[in-house]
Amino acid sequence: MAFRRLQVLPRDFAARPTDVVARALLGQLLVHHTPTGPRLGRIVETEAYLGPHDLACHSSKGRTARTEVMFGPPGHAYVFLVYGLHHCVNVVTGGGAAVLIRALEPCSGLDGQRCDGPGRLTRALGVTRAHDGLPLDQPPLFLAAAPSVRAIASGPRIGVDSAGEWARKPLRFFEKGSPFVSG
DNA sequence: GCGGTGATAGAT
DNA sequence: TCTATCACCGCC
Repeated sequence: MAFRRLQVLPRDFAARPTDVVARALLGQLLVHHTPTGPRLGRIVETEAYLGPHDLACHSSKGRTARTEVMFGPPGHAYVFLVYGLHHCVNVVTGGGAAVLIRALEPCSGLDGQRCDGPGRLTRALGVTRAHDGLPLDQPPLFLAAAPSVRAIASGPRIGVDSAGEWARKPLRFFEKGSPFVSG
């Protein structure tokens, strides 16, 4: 298959402004090595959570055990559980900020499962809170480079209406025209 | 549209 | 201890 030689993204890929990282992640690959083989998809939708001053960001509630990973070094995974059911995976950019991965275009090992939505893609890849805090430049969970970059569109973030004017800022990014984005 | 589900943070 | 809240999804 075409993914035999994956080029892992270096950890400092994420050591840039959060909105820059959110855009740069589009088109790259998210890979999970599982006991039954690799599962990977191409990132087609992200959201930037800018840090403690961003009222939609978890870190705006303070630096706690849950959000500690977001204050750590860039290039690590922040995984949390919402509504008791769904895991969401983020790429930490540091200082309490992170990029939520919202949708993947399935590439390999996903057996036709949908990856359009943060809860769906973690379920399909098998990502759980066990991955919280892990570096994203080595197995089992890592980012890999992919050459394809298409037009990027942006809009308000999903599901953060309670964050007032922060909910309206255009911090959601997605590949224009992709049938694999959520919503 | 609505409920499931459980961790979290803050109040009691 | 109790309670409100929550970056969602699947089925009605």
